[in-house]
Amino acid sequence: MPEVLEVESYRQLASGTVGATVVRGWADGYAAKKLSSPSAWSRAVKNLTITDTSRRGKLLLLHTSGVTLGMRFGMTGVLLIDDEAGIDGLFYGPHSYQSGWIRGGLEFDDGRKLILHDPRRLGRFEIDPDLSELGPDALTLNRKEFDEVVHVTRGEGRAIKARLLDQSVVAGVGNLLADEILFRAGIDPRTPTGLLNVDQKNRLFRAFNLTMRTLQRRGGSHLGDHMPARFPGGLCPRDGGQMLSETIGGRTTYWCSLHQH
DNA sequence: AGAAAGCCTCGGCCGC
DNA sequence: TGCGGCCGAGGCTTTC
Repeated sequence: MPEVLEVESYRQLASGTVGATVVRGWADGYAAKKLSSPSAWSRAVKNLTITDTSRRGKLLLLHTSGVTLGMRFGMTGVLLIDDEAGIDGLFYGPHSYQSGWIRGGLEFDDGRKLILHDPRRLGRFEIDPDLSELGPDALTLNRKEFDEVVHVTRGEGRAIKARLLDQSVVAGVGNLLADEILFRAGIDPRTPTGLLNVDQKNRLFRAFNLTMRTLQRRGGSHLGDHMPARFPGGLCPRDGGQMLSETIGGRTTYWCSLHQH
């Protein structure tokens, strides 16, 4: 569920813990799946003081007096500080919080708790996460970095939609943002990256950054212009064209048969 | 019943 | 035939 915009709002909420010291950490076997064991998390986080927060794509980073802590949110993960949600109303599924969906977290010396709330258990904790496989961050993608995103070394390259979803190419774009960017750029998501012409690349770069800014202002990845037509038989909100749907890059993709080509 | 806003692994294919 | 990289399919997990 969370894409870069949601994780950025989680980061902003988490930044309120800078200066606090962890007195206890806990995680279930799923949240700790990338670690050697759930107790490894508890042991590693004890007595760490949070010094800063940052983010690369969908990976939230808590910098501390010792190791760096990473949090991934999967499809349905939400960051909570006590009862405050990192973002509201973005749940896929039940629009509510349940104590049974808490998978782990940190307790601080000031009594506050940082919580991973995640019904579908695809969120993960990490210790000193490896950033080397992540591309430049989607929220601050400049033209030079964008040119690398659409640069193909051999052949025609894969579909542009699949490329936008590849976290090693650009970090942070998920399924909804990718569809919204291509919708705004007027580009068929199946277009091989290497076949994009200069005009299409220019439109794509503008749409990329405009989508990030606009949806951040609106409050989430799910508030894009194409969202209302994101169902079988939907009609394009821009020109009334028939929306098409297909799995591209492993994800369900919707696009307009008239203005995306 | 089937799909869902993420990501990891596996295996097939292609080109050197 | 061998190998590495690319890429798509499938699985994980639970909920609606």
